[in-house]
Amino acid sequence: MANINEVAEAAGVSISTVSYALSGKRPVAPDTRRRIEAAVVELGYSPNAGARMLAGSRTQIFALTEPLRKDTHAPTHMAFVLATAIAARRNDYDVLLLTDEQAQAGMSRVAANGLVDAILVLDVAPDDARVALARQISTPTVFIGIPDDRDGLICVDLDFEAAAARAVDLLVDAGHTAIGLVGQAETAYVKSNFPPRVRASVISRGAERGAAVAYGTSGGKRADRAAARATAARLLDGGATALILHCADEAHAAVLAELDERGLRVPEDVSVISVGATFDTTALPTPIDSIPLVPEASCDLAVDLALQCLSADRPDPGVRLIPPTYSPAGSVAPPSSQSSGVAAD
Amino acid sequence: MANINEVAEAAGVSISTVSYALSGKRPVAPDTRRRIEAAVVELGYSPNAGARMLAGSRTQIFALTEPLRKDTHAPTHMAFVLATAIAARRNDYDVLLLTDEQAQAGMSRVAANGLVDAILVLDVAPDDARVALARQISTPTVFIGIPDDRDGLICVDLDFEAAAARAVDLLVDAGHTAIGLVGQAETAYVKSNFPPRVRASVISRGAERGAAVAYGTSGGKRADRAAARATAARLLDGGATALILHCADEAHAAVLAELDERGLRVPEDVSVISVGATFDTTALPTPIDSIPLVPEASCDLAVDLALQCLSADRPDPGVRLIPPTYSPAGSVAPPSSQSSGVAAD
DNA sequence: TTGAAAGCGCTACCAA
DNA sequence: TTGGTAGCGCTTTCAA
Repeated sequence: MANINEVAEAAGVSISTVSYALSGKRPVAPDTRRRIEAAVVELGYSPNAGARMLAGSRTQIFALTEPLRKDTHAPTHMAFVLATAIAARRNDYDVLLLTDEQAQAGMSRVAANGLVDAILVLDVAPDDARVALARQISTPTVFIGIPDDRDGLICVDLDFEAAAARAVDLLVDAGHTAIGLVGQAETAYVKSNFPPRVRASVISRGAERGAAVAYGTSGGKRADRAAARATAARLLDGGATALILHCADEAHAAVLAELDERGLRVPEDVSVISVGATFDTTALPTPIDSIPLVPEASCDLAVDLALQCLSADRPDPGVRLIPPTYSPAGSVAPPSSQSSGVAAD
Repeated sequence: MANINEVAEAAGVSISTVSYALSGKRPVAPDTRRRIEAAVVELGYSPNAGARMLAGSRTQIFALTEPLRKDTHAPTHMAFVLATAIAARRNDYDVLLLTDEQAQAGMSRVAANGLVDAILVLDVAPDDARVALARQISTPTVFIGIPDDRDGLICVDLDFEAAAARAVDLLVDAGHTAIGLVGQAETAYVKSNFPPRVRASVISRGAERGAAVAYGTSGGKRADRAAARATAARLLDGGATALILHCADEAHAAVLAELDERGLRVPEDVSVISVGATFDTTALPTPIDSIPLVPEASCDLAVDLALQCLSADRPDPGVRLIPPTYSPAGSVAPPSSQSSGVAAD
């Protein structure tokens, strides 16, 4: 690995000129620049990371903490990690993984030894221990998700309330007055922050719009397909003519299977809309309208905020809510005249 | 962030003594050490990462490259990432994530700028582009998985051949002479390295032991449950009295569902054994014997090898195969006298 | 437009 | 058992 001295020598300039030519922080004569670039290519030069960290004020590394709980939904989690890594690289940043118990010890460590310029927090729990830590350390920290106690923190998340309200509006606007919500597994309402937000918002918006709202849990695991089907069945039997799904991929499929078995068509007999999904709901057996959770949106913004923290004008603490988007897929229509709960077979 | 000078001053010693006291590379008087440790705690000192990288010869960082293809099985992948991160931390190493297209550009980059001490390669494809890269760079690289062209590389993997052969042996030893293999999705036999190894080994060992072997594909996706069931049905109809499952969690469940629907009991009517699973096969509706793929085993060894590469005696290139382990769960028994394909109902 | 040189904070060698 | 100090390779000020 060649160093800056060799490049300078090969180009016949001083090392400071090489440094400036590469960083662009000082004008360099076109001819000089060309010679330097040629030398760089020839020698395969790449500035030493450690030296840059030490001399400069930037490490070009973000830490990503993820506590990988046993109930973490792997595909969704992976999508967030990937989106973060891509957003980081787009800004010349690498991502250091802080997993598991290490998530906490790791945060302190990298904050103390200056390995990273900022920390991104994934999979935020309502009572997340990393909140207290973030307040102790001086390394800028951005939460992707919203903890209960968010004082002084910078948080990014989909506006789940707005997404849920939008789903209710779409259904009520179509004429539905009885809506069923297939939610998450019961534990998710304790371990995570957004499920309660969705549930509360569906219920309150339903009340505002004069629609009856019923709710039931599901589950993401294989064994819980049955739970999702049972919930769907109960909601339909209760008279729901429209379903809002806020659950895992598998649960979506399970609900659709229940509809299919009852001979109910979407959207003729039942309207269905998905809220907060990270997967492609048009790839389901029946394509479903979606107000999705887009990892890229959250992660891009989080990375932007992290970068801003390193700039002159540090952003104000507070929650940044991402406006939901709506992707129709033809699964919402006015209710049929007859009750969907009693399907013709 | 305090630096070594402040610690030295607070403890009334020179900075070299502080350095040695912390690294343990030179004996330090007990009393001196105590004063230094006190100062470290009081000042909350942690050696600057950049400075260590520059001065020392180690960065204490491993890169982990993962090309996250669309068909990557997220839970399995996460298990490997987690196992790697834990093994690395146990040896005072952090893990830098190199995802996606960045996996290749990233490898070159971190090799060139000296950000990492070694590179761990995950999700290895038969014709993996990272093989050629690994040969070009001087950063030690360990493959977790086996590419077709492995000349001069250090690779770690479960001994899938032995695992598959063991499964056949267990079934033949129990008296089975007609074995069905429920394999992966067809694409997996091209994109990944180990599925063909398992299939070939089951077939050849079956031949050696005089058992008839039939084979069919499955699939990990929701939509492929049907495929797995159909394959199981075909194998059973073909007279198989025992099944070897080398497929996803969902496909295992689908096969068991098919057996259940046919009124076939495990192991009385059909013996079932799982090969290469990364999930808990005893948590399935029916507990299944397993010869699992243990991420910890592969990743621990990979990290060990990476560390060895940094030591005086660099390990020889070559493939390290991890001996399979067998976890009985009561799903294998002698075949019933009647053909299982024609179940009493 | 360019160069010289002072650090950045640490490790590890050489002396004592 | 300890201290002094020369780098590690870069960034960035200060001069020219």
